Amino acid sequence: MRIALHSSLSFGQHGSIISATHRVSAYRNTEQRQSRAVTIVVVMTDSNHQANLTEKSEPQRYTPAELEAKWQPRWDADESLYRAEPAGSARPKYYVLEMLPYPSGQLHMGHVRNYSIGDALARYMWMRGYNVLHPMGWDAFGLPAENAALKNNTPPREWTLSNIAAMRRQMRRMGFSYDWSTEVTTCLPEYYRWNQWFFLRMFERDLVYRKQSKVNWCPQCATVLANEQVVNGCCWRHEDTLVEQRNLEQWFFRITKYADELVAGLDQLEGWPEKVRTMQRNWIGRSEGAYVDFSVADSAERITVFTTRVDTIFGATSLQLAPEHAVAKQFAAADANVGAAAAAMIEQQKIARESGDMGAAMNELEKHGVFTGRYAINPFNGEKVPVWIANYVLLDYGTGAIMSVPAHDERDFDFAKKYDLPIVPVIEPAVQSDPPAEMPFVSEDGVLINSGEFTGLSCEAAQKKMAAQAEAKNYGKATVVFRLKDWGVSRQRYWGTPIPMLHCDKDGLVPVPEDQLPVLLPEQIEITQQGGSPLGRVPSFLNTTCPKCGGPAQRETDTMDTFVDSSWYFYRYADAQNSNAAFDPAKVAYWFPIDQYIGGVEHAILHLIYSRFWTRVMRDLGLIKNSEPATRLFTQGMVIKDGSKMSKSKGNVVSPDDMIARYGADATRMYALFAAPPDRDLDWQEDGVAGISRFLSRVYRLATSPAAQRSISAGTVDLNSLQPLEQKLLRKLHQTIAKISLDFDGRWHFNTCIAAIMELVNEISSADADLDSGVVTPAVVREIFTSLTLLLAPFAPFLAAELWELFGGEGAVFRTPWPTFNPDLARDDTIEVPVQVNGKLVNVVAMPAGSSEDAIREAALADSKVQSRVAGKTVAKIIVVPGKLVNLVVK
RNA sequence: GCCCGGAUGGCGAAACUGGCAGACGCAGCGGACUUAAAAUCCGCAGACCUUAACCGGUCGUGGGAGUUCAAGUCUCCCUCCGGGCACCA
Repeated sequence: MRIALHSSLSFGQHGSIISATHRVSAYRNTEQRQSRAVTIVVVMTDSNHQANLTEKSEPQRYTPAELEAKWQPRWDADESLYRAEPAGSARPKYYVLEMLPYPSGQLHMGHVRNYSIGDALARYMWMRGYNVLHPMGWDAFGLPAENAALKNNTPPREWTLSNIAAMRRQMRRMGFSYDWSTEVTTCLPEYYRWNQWFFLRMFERDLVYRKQSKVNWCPQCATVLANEQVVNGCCWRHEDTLVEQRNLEQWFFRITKYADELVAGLDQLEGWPEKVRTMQRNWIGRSEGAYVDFSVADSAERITVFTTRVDTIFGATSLQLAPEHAVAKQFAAADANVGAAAAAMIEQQKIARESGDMGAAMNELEKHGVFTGRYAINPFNGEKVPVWIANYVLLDYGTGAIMSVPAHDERDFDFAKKYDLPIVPVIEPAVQSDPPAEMPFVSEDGVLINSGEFTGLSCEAAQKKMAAQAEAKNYGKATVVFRLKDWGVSRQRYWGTPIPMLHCDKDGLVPVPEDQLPVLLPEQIEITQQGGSPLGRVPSFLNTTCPKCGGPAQRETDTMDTFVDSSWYFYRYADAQNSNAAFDPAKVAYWFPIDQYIGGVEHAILHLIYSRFWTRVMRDLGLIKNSEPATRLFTQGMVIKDGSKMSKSKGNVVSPDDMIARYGADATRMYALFAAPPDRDLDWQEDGVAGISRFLSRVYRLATSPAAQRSISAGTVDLNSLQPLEQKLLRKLHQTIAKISLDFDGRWHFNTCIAAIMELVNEISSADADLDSGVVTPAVVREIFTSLTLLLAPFAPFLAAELWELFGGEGAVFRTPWPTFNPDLARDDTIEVPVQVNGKLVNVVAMPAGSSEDAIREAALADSKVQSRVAGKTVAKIIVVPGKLVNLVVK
């Protein structure tokens, strides 16, 4: 007969017929189990049930739904459980952060993976004695709320907040250890007012400005996108929607002011993946070069070119302008043929851009151009060079004009070949090769020729000297240009932070006075799909008074890009309740920088560059000391199913709720860590989750076995009188402790950590009979099970909490010190030495640990299998690698 | 085109500094328990050859070359897959 229920303790607290039957039926039942539930009730009414339980107890069934139903409310009720201690705590601080989700209403497996990694780390660090800050929040502004409003007629705020509630519930079900007292919700005025506050501070410092500019417009979103949000010519949210170019008055953050520092800072970010640093470096695109002014013959006009190879300027045989360049337009207007050709190029580029894969399409375009009929004068040698308009010159990089040096640039070479322009070599390879270097010779490892007074200089020296001369003679200067553009933050949308600016007829642009913050989003608003900012159609919002003149004024109706919200949210976690400031600098100084940030690599440029920029702005405002938000960054791999990334469109989405219902939260999160190392893509196989569930069930069964239960009151282990089997078990235990500790502190291969725990459990399992018979003393049994529980705690918190209670552990298992590794116990007393002959394995000989090289050599030679291999041949060499192997080289 | 990952059994993977390739798990097969099934437990499991069976042998980490007593791991060349950048002057 089976007497169910987890332990006598929970019995006493919850022992009623109703709760017992309820708990059993909470799980998927067979009728058989139902009938066993009735048996429980009978035992429960027995006043001596405690004694009966101990006498008759048998291993119990692992029912994750019961454990979750028991522990989740307890954890929810105990607010101190995951709360960080304030600054000044005696413990060292550790800030572990996972990227906050957009509250779509459904947690997906990517979240589960991300948060399972962070949660394991947070729990481990608590157990290692750190003061851990482990917060969570919601990136709650954004377009989907408006789309939902259109579709379901639900106000964005209501829709968002109910999604948040649903996802918070899912996170709690998963057992994630967040300190909810620091929760941040970016769509609430308590948060976004500080966006506005920062905006005003930045406006004061000229870090915000407004300009008319060509912008990316997504017709689906009916709003503007930042450059970073355009992917292959399409909107980052609507992969099939081509982005249009429009001219609009927009607000910009002057991120380029920090471009240099943002690149330089990457070198110090050793805790960030090289991949992310490279992506950011490419994105910012810093390049050193020079501006050179060419005057136009028979005109007052000047054309400034940007070049990184001013040393090749004596080889410039033409200038090339982007078709949209101001001077190009002028020349085009003066000549119908030129005008038509330029217009055709612009049209062609537009088509290429719209072909979807813009970069590739633009690359494919054959280089062509048109001669404008005009000439420019090279200031270095006074030579006249023809001015062309060319389709391969980009308007928005450098100056939109280049000098063409066919001898030393691939593209210019192609172009010159096509149009028969002269090709004048001005650099000679430093080392003459045979056959001679092909044209174009693009390397900078060379010496100048045909370059007047500069002839004979190295490229590097010439670049410096020529830039200096250009500056001295006032026709150019050394410069650094960036690919990075200022961050356009205006969005013509409703569900975002209102930009705190006014337009007054008399005073022009006027910032909203600080004491009038927050500028609240109006609640009652009709969402329509008309163009323009929705807020412009709300008179009560739009019309206000100018704080300067008291006259009528209109509010700015654009809202901020939601990447503003996520640029600094993690600072707010340090002081989330503060209603007087964005945060208390002292609190932030304590917690920052973030010790470990964890999230998807898809944010490598957008969010992570903006955050680094914002951090520097706050530093320069004197609010914080750190220049970088996070010391270490970890980017986890994607969750794949059936060969492709989980997505609604592929129809291969697995719902976490489903997994929890079938296998429990512990098995779900543990599988997310077990199936692959966290930085690699993970293949979701439901059978694998079932496997983890079976494993946890075996652990539970072993821990509730009679032998384990009898050990609960046992004393401490006497290390001086251990039996061989006890030694063996403790050895495995301590080897496991060592492995997992090492991994948490290092490479984070949680898949092998969990495999190691499985090996330990397999070993306990095969000693089952000896545990039961008493060959293994209760003290050792208890030691093994309590340590196993602690090792499981970061990965399977529900089961760990239950077992901890079962074994009479004090307090929360997550605040119990991590088991200490004892090298003496972990040491093997015999080692197996593989013996190879000519590199092929012949046999494995067992040797006492610490055997001398000589002893190992002797044993290897004495081995019969080895002897038969060696017989009749000469042993030329014997390689003994202590602790590894023996290799006999035989001829 | 350039940069960064990756390729190991039927599948997910392991092997951290060159030292027993395939730990751990999934799926599979055989057995025990059961009237039966499920669950559980025990065992087998890279491929091929050989054998009645054991024994034994050969090959094997995308392909090819190399360094080494020894290569999944290091070097060079190539193929394929994934990601990023892409006329950036």
